[in-house]
Amino acid sequence: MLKYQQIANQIEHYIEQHQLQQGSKLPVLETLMENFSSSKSTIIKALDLLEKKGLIFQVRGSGIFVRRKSRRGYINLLSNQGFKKDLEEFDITTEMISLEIVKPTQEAADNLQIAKDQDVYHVKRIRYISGQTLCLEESYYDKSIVTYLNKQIVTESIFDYIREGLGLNIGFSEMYIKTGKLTDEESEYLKLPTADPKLIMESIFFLANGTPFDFSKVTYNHEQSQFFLLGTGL
Amino acid sequence: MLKYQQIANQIEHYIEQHQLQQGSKLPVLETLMENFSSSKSTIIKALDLLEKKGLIFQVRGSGIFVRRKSRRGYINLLSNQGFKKDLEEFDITTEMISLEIVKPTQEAADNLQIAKDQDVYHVKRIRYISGQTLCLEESYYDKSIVTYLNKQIVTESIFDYIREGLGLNIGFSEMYIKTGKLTDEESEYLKLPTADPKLIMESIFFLANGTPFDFSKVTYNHEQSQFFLLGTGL
DNA sequence: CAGTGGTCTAGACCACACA
DNA sequence: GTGTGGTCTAGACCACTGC
Repeated sequence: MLKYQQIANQIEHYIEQHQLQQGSKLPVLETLMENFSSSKSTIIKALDLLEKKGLIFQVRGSGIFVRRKSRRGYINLLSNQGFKKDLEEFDITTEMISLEIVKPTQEAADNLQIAKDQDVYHVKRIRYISGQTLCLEESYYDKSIVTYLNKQIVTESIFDYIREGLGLNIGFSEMYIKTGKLTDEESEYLKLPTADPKLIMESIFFLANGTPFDFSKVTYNHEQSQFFLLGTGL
Repeated sequence: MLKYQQIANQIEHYIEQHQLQQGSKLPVLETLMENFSSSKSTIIKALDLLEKKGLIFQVRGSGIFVRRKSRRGYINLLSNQGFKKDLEEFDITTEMISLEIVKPTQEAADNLQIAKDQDVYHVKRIRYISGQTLCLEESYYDKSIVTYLNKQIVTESIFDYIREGLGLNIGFSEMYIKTGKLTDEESEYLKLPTADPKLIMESIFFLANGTPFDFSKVTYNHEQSQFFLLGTGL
């Protein structure tokens, strides 16, 4: 692991262990340089990581301070995968509805930038939070990249498998969010009245080399799902 | 303006002017260092900026490539203020409904971290996109920080005024997103049936020194509003 | 004006992609 | 193995905050 990541982790643990509150001042740069025996740039890189994660904020001419978000139980829109971390205090489970190899819909082919006659894995899953339905997920994986999937992988973590099992590097994503009314099928799965509000999140995930490999449409139960986002550098 | 920002801007313009497509390769680091007569770290810092903005992606051992998002007409959730940039092809206008100095609600006081007897500016506005209602906004500004507001400021850009008029440094934000059903009042303003879906976005904005100064609740018209978010470094 | 964070440089060395 | 991006260092100098 890289030095600046290690330093970032150590500072993060330090903040956690000492239960530092919003606004607490961290040691100055020079002290951190000595403590971690490293150069200024490396410390700054570690701090930038923490700032991006929303754990600290830096004020020029003044110091480095702890930042704490005020609300709990919201899902981080940028948490780079999964609700696990945000909702770890809750009980999240996944149920597979279907897993099959098909030809993509027009929409899926467009978003995956592939031809309509190429094979894709089509996966439908439901996520539960403390027994209640959290969301309904429909995903398409480019089979020429994600060459194999089975029930176990799909019930656990597909992304972990892609990274570790297939040795692929996941790079970046695009996410599109809107609201709408639940269809009959959706309201049945989510156990909510038809035409109730839903939150729709469409995501496209790309490998580090820029190739899209996953297009997902997720419908969230409006009574269970709340999202947050931390902005930096306005 | 800082050197790395200038370089970032120039590269951005270069991409725009040459209409580079998704996946186009940019010159290698060494070439960029020569072209902009600067050190490696400065170029990398400029590229990191562009990567964060979602304009390029860097692949170690391979090169620097142009990234283009696939859809238009969505609002960037991280665009650091305003829809102007995302929706510049559309006609956005703002109408002020009310502007008054009041004592905060419990909710506003909590989010602004002030006492309930401190004064706040309470602002209600409607935003239109091509004549249709886009959203309904209710904001509270800590009057001890944002000492003055008038109709003109509120109809134009409050944030520009805070930055330039008051000389304050805006730092970071927290945003919370959920869905719900429109109330009678909201549906009247948004010209949609009562109980139709709405998207609620609550934001808290902080000065660079960590003090919250603005708490806003925005209700979006579900037929007009679509958001996007670019993820990096998964 | 002292204290503190940020920018920029030059250069050594490392890690990964791809042919 | 060559090309290419990323990490890390030491140090000069700049810019902002707050007493």
